[in-house]
Amino acid sequence: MQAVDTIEGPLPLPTSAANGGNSGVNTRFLDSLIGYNARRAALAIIGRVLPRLAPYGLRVVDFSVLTVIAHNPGITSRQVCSALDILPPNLVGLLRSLEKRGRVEKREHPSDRRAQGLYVTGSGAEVQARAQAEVAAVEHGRLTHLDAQQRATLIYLLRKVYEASDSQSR
Amino acid sequence: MQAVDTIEGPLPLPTSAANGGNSGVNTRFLDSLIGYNARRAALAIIGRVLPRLAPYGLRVVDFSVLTVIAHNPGITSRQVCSALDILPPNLVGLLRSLEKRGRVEKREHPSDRRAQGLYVTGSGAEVQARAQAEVAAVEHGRLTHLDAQQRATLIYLLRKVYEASDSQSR
DNA sequence: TATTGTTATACTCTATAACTATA
DNA sequence: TATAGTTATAGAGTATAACAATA
Repeated sequence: MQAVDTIEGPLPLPTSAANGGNSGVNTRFLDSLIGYNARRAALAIIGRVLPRLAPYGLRVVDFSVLTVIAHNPGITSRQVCSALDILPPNLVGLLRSLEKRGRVEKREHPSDRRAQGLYVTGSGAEVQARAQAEVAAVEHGRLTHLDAQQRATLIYLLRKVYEASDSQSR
Repeated sequence: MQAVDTIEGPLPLPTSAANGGNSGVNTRFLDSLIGYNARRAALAIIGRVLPRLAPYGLRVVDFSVLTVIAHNPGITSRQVCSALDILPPNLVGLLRSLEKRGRVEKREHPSDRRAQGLYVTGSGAEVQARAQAEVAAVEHGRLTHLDAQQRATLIYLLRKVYEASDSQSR
């Protein structure tokens, strides 16, 4: 448990806009949570990345899938799913779209006739490389206000959180 | 830009299950991203919190709304929306549900007859306090493997990321 | 003219059940 | 009997347009 002050009586209506944080609303408890802050940070970054991927016809998921395939030629659908925590039925449409636009192609798997190897095409590789550069630019740009050391620390701590949580009982 | 090794040739199929990380799939680039790691951490924690809120009939959003109201008696819908980044039409149903179950009540606003002040009821306050204790237990429990210092650092860095991103151009 | 709360609605994302062909 | 890929579908979650009442 944790004591959190409450403001008694009705709140003043927001003076206008442009207040620090959120207009004097007490969000102290939520602000103390890793989950809440991690979600907000993720959404903020995704909001930045989204418009820079759009010119390539990619959403964030599309980029993730394309990237995993580009970096793992011959990977199967199933492997993409478990690497990215996507459910198999939901990957079908993503792949179909990437395939239709000529970014990805399926070839028969050398040892398992049920499976198919996924590969990026020439244009797929090109689009992926450019998109990756855009994403890297957002991540490493000054907008995050983090230096290399802080980035490393942040990622280290985040991984610690979800690796612990993913392995343990669940 | 950033060089990322690729594995050439088809991937071996997963030996069975229970591999470290994700079965030898190269996700190096995604793993280097704050956005990607923040999202995974958030989802991991939410996955932990969810079942502990369920007994109180609350999802994560419900808890967030209930908590903000509990800590800000008399707050308006509009203020809840901007504090939690919820769109007004989507808050209506959440409030209706909390109201129907007797956790929240609306009273007329003292100075603005368009608006309504939101308050938790007795049972609402009780449920909120217990739910908050559950959430705090998950967050501070050993599962995250973080000590107080690391928690503080993590939250500081996350806030830096999204406060920078939220304020700047957007 | 702007804002609060609201309806109706559409769109995206995520999840489940069940099928086929191979293993 | 289990797994890879797929279909169909259901359910959350999130978004936009437009309205009445009040400021």
